[in-house]
Amino acid sequence: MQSDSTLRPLVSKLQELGRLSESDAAAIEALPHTVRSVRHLQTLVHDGHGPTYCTLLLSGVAARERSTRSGGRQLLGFYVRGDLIDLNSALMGCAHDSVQIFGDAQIACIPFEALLRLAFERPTIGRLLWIDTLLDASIAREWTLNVGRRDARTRLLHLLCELAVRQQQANLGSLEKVDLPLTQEQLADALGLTAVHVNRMLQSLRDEPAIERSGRTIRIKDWRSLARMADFDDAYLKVANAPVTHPVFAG
Amino acid sequence: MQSDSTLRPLVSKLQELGRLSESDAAAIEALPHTVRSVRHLQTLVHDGHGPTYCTLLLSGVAARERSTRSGGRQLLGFYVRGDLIDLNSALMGCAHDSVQIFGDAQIACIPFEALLRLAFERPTIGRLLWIDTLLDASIAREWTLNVGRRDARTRLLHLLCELAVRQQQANLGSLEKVDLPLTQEQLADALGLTAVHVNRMLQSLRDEPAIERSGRTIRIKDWRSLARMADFDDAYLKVANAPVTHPVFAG
DNA sequence: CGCCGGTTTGAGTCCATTCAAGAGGAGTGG
DNA sequence: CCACTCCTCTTGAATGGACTCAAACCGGCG
Repeated sequence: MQSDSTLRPLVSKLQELGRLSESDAAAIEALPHTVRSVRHLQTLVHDGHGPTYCTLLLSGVAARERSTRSGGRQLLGFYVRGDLIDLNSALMGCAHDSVQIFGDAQIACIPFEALLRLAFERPTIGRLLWIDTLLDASIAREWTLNVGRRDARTRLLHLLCELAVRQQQANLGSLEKVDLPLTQEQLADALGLTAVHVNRMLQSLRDEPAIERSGRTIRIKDWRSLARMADFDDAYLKVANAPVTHPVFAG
Repeated sequence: MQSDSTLRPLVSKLQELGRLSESDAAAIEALPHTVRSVRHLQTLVHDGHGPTYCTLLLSGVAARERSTRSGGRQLLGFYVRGDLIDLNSALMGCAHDSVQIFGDAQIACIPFEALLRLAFERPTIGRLLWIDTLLDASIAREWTLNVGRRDARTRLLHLLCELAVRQQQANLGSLEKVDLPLTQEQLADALGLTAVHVNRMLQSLRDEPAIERSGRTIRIKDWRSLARMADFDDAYLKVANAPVTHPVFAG
């Protein structure tokens, strides 16, 4: 059942973070795994549980989330193709949050031990996987800044920019079009706002020449202008320009 | 210049995350390092720069932060004794945020390559260091939830709880007393609020029997009650109960 | 003494929420 | 084909939590 290119999205993603030898790439693609289809709103990771396999998102969109006891829901990050959803909870032995699928999706389940063994047998891979989890953390921090210190309009635009860049990084589109399979309620949960207010903010973008919205797809006509309005700088989504494999790990 | 127990706080911290052999502990303590004193408000990590050494906080308090272009400042986490401040930026080759010292402090600078070599030569250590960065990320996510979905009063109480637990974890005190060397302005930057409003919230705690405030120290008289009010559950600060060293890494 | 950083207090404003109701669309079953 | 439901989006009016602006207070320190 394993087409030998199923795990390619993972390789592609890691290659963005640093140089990967052909042997390393092959080793990743050779990882045991099973492919599964999951449906809308299905929960992949459950708060408090420790998974025994790692989930690689092959298609679709997923979101990490936590809730307050009073029912307030906060999304903590989105995931697209190539993202390892629960490497962190696997390493820690327990999840601190839940991950939910938005729209139907396909995932590859990789046994956790196999992935971890690879990480430590091949330090280059291990280092890139580690960096991947750190970038995830960097995004989480940016969200804190976003929710804590930007007004609703800027917040929304900033999220738009992030999604645009990440969809592009995952080879899912260009910087000109963002397709967000999210209800306004879900957008609100991502931004720490109310669905009603998200609606109003979306409308306030109508007379904004830099972008054009029709339903849930947004056309970006002037990226520079949008980024400026959104207070957006994509640095937090990337590692240093020239990814060098440190001499220690050359052999 | 290297007292052989200088790096003990790092060992202690990692031992909370999982089992560490004596040999591993000794290897950590044997890491090359230099001790430095840093003064109030000094910036340890600079946004955009890639450090060549890792900073271990030996005493004092530090805070990670990012800012909006318009000057809004958001703190993203606090660090106490035993915390590795910039392992993430060292791995990624560039920092995405800054870290500032609050009050005078002592740090140990560990060459990054030495630490990383140890991480991959001794998978147990590597795994625990990795987990440490993941717990840091878990805290960042909780802050997003805190800022995004809790009202000002609960937000403040929640931060109080976190600081209490972490000071206790670092053997810096008990759950009965929290000493925060922070101005109300800094608290505001941590909570996504205004200094003025933090002041009012602090006052609203006067008629709260569970805690007692005098200046910048807070006595916790009823932890259970406080935790309930703060919507606080310390799970996000910890790993699964029984930290097992996976068979793969036994030898 | 006078300055300075931090804290406290007050009054007015505004951004975002709440509550509530209506409109549009997709899917289902009679 | 229509009636019905469910979900999402939209709109309005009123409320409120947090902000802004501004001034006064306080303790430490040169």
